[in-house]
Amino acid sequence: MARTRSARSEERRAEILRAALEVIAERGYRGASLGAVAERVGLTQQGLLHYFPTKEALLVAVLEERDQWDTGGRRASPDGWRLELLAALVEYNAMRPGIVQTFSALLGESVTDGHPARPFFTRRYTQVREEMTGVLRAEFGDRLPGGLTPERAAPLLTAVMDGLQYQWLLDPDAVDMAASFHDFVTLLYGPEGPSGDAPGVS
Amino acid sequence: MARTRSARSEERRAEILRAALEVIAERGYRGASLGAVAERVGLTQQGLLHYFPTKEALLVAVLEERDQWDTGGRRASPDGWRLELLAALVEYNAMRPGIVQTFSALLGESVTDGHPARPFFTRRYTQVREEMTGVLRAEFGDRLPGGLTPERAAPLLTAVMDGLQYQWLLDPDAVDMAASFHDFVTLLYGPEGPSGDAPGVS
DNA sequence: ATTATCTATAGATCTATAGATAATGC
DNA sequence: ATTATCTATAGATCTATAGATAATGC
Repeated sequence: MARTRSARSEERRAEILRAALEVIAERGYRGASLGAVAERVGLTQQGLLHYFPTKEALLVAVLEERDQWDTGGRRASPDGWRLELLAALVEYNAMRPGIVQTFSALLGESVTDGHPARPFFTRRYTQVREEMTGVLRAEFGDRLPGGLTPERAAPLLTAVMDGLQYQWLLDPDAVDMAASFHDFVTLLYGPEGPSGDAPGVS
Repeated sequence: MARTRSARSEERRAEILRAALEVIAERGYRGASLGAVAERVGLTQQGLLHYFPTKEALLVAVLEERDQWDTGGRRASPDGWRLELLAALVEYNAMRPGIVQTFSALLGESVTDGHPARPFFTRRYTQVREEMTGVLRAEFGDRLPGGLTPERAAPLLTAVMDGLQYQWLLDPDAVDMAASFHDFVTLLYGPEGPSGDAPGVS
């Protein structure tokens, strides 16, 4: 049994993870040095390795935390997200460019061969597509106004969220991430708009 | 005046660029070493620096080539792309995972602070959004079936293309990039589908 | 002459291991 | 005892500069 870590130690680890998120946002995982992370929490690089024995272990911890954050959030609503909640999430993200940058940089790197974050993201997107399918089915039933099934619309919903993040990070003044996402929701509803007795129509 | 380079030299540079695309696909820009690129064309690292004096100069050349490729392609059609041509481009990309991986990795890295590809991508996306606006206006006029203007739909069209690429690279068997893109086009047309009065159909 | 390549090498990093020492917890 | 940190350092890389030599073009 992994003996429980002391509160002080947990705190230190949390500090390190926070610093790691920052440094990864600034330089990506490959460009992030343990020394830079350590410096930010007032440790030597070797001191940091006491908490995370390798650089990859640190990355894994960062990703696990994200996973927990995600699944934690999802549980806020009993049977998954609703489209409106997704829009709120996008708005929230628009206020946290640092986090968005961290995970956009990691996602980008993860497509390179043998990247340690690759299995994580592959798994995660499978799961995200399933969740998005659920959101869409809850909202529209088995057919969206445009005729697509929730299963087929799910990768698009996912893609829009990610793609908008890149455009926004590159040029925050040119792209209004939240408004654009809302536009996409509009598109999903079709010309009729989100009116009356919505789910399952036509 | 930049004196004209010899044909032999141009050929060598082209070889090096090809190798650089490969290595960047495999390891990203930060992870790509000049030595690895050089080795692939049978040169020493120092020999490579004869053609591109710094690593950044090599990256710039890669990006310029892409720019040319893009603008070259666009000219194939007199007044820009058509939606259908875009779909064909996505299909074509689905057959060239290497190239897609190179530029998805670069895009991901480019959002980190001070990345040398960042200005390139910022500029490029401004331009791409404008092109997409043109495509949409040519296809739908000033209002899409869902009520959006071409200007507002353009970032979404762009985002879908990029976002699908990441999902596809991470899990090619789970995501059919071309079919998904086509689904998005369906969504743009709305419940009526691409019939009657809309200019240009299939 | 100029161009293409090579060897040698300086100067920065980076990760990780080994082992000492200081602080804390039972 | 165990945990937290540190110093020292091995061992890999990496980019870029300097300068020699071989090949090519006029």
